[in-house]
Amino acid sequence: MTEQNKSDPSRQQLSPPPSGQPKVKVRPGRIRQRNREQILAAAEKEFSSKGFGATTVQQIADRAGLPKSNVLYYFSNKKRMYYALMDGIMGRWNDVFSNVRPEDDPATTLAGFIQVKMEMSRTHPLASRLFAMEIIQGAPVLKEYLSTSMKDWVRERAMVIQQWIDTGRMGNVDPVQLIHLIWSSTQHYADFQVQILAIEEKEAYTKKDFKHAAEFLTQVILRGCGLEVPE
Amino acid sequence: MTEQNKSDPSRQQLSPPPSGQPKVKVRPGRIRQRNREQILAAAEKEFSSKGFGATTVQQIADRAGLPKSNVLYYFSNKKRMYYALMDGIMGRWNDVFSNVRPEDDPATTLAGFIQVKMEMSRTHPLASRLFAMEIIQGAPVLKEYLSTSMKDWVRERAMVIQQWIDTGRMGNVDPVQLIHLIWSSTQHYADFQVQILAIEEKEAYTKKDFKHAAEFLTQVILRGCGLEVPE
DNA sequence: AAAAAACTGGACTATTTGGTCAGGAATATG
DNA sequence: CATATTCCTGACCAAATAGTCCAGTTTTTT
Repeated sequence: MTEQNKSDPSRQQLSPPPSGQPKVKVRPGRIRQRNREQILAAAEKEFSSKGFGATTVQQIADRAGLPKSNVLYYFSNKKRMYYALMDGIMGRWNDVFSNVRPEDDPATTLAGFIQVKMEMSRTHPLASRLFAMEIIQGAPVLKEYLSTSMKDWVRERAMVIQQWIDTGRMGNVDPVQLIHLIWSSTQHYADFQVQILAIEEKEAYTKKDFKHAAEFLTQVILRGCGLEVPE
Repeated sequence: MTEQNKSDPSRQQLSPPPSGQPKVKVRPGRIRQRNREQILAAAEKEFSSKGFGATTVQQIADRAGLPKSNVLYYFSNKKRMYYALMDGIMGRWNDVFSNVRPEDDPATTLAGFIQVKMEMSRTHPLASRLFAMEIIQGAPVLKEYLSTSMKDWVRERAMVIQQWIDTGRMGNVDPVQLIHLIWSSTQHYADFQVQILAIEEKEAYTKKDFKHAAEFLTQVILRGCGLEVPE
């Protein structure tokens, strides 16, 4: 996972945030972009637990420890904050998931995918939930991203998986459905955290819990695809 | 699935809706409980697409084709509507999922569970999304339900699965994780509908799509548990 | 050191919100 | 028919909301 991805020029920008007037573009000005980050962190917490519509700018400001008008100085309106967050999430997503080639080993590749995705759920549960909410609400902001970048991403991987199947390197399962399966089962540990914790009678996750869950998923899914579990 | 579950006395009630004054309890009065249903249907649509906080009573009223004050006559406040919906969802959930016994066949039982859950996602996607939102938001209303009824439900099933494992009737996998897996992967088709449709370049699901997905899940998950896929 | 730019925050506003209420219509009951 | 009960509704309100405005303060640049 690349860390400094703030100014990755390769990253596609989301559709332009709805601007009112031209307004002052907040430039990378010195040290006080710390505020910017604080605001975004606060906004992520608030949006991911209540959704866009139910979150008030005041709540974000309070959590960031700044007066409301100051928040609105950095992001001229609520939507802009939301767009900025979505953009960040999609950027991280793009950074994390490397390419796959037909000559790679199916088992280790899929296992690696599960692992990375689980790590994502563990370290960025808020982002995961924010994404989930956006999708459940009909993806008003990300709709285009879904049907372009993400669609292509899935179809490329699906084609490689299909090749693995055709060359007899794994069982015959629908590649796209397989990706859905990995996606949903890993996402679940972030999005439905409360449910899982309640069922497992725990107060919080440990790293070990995630490792256990990742191993479980790897075993079942790989075996389900007629693959030997690596290592 | 029992249809007339309106007055099932066995159904546990959710914690008492926050009542202001004693207020007129809307009695099963004659024919005009049609309105009640219309309101609930409208509320389900609105809540499930925007969450509780971002939905306005006016929107519900508009969708139900009634004046706001009339809506508030049936449900004295917004929370009451939400509680009523949650109650309905949990009731349906309880109705649908029958018991499992150690002497049942693991493969057909698990396959049946996947099938029923998928059917639920297909026929009640709004309810599914509403539930998902409630959980993502920290389950403010359902928290108790999760850590009592649902926890017990899962643990009972997990124990049966464990017996199947101990008697060598299926592979050794963590039963609770297995239930999470089935839950998440089936839920996904309702909650992340937009994402799936975008990726698969479709406008809407067909019954066939669901059948295909259900078969895929059954195959992979059962095989992943070292089971033969029935029929 | 002075000018320019970036930042801060209190006061303000137009609009929207959940919810109340008093009275009107419809229906049932005598 | 009268009258009591149930059902319905427009008008209303206090609270909250997103966003503006601007006078001042701090930081950066020159």
